[in-house]
Amino acid sequence: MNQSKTPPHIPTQARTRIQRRNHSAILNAALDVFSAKGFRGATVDEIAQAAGLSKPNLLYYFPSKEAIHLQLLSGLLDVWLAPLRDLDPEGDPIPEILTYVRRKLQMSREMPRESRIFANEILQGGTHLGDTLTTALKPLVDEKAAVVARWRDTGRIADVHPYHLIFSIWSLTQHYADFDVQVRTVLGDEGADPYPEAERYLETLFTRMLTP
Amino acid sequence: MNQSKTPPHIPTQARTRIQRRNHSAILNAALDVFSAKGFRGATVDEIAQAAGLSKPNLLYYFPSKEAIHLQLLSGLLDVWLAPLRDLDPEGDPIPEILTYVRRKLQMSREMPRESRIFANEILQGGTHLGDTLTTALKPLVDEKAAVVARWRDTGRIADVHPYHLIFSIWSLTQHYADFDVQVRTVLGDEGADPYPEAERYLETLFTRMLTP
DNA sequence: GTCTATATAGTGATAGAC
DNA sequence: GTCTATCACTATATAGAC
Repeated sequence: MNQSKTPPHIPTQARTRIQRRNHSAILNAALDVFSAKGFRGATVDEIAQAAGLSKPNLLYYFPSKEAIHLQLLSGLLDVWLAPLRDLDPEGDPIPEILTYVRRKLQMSREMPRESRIFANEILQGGTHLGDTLTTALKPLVDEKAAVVARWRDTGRIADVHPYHLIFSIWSLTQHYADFDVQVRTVLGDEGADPYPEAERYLETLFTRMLTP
Repeated sequence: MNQSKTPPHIPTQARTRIQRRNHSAILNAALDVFSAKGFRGATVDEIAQAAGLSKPNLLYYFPSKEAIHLQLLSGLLDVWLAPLRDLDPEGDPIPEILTYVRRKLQMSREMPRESRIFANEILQGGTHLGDTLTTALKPLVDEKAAVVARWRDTGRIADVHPYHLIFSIWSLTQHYADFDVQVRTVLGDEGADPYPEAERYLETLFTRMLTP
């Protein structure tokens, strides 16, 4: 109904198994390259090679470099915001927040590429995100900040600024992915994995901050 | 003694007043552009225009785009690390650390371009910094982490991991410069300036974290 | 669907007049 | 010292054969 005339560019769902495989291979390769080099630093050729395709073949699946980047970002956003979305207003406040911290830290560890691609994007003004920040991010943060404010106003956690609390969780957890090189250099090569200590540190930090 | 044969490229000190003015105009323009677009995203042409010069004229002052970037980074490093360098082992621990936090936050506010250019650099693996991280940054952090460890071991501050304490100060303060767009979007346009609240929040956070 | 070849535009850097 | 003109190279994207 909407193909065979305009060049393919696989609308939403790829048809064949090969198409699906290539499609996701491209997105995975793009995640590698964009997160390591930024949008401008990445080349279509490099992404194509990483995906095991030729450059024109890649551009058969996506109309442009920008389109790959865009689909990548919007596809990732849901995953990225899931831990905050799961913050439960009915839960026990401090454990609930500590769980959020732990999950975010775990995501930094297991999905550093995703963290860096968002960091790159925000750092350069968020131009590729369009109004996603206002339409998807802000409402969610507003909602959860209200939850935190309620916990604070009923004395279940100490007096904190809800928004800055959330900023601090983002910043502290994503730091270990985004500035990984710096962290590892400063810690030296002996203490290979910084995450166990980081988790202990952040648990202590937020426990002391939030206990009434 | 070392000019007039090899093309100029102003060795260390520019001679005439005009040269000095152009030289620093270029560095200032480059700071604007590099911090906003990253190294690859920046173009020599854009930097030249921002400095009020033609592209070839800019390349009369610096041999290459990379040379500008390099001089910028190394020139900025000292300024950037000054607050940590000033952390006084003889001072009163908690006020001393809070002063460090406040100065870093103030730098994020007043020098967001510098913060972003370093963030961009580390985020992409720190390739342009060469071994600066190991030769300049690591020794300083080691020294100051030892100071913090001493304070902790003598019971003057609570039990904290010295290196992760320093990481947390970097991450929390620089977040307001590096992710400025996100912060402002989430907070909405009403509460224009996030810094006063941020300062209060961080003072509380570190006071609660460090009080024995 | 995938390739080779190529059009087209940008970008770092240089040559040479003034 | 500064400019115009231009080179050499890279990179996005397309045309067209298979």
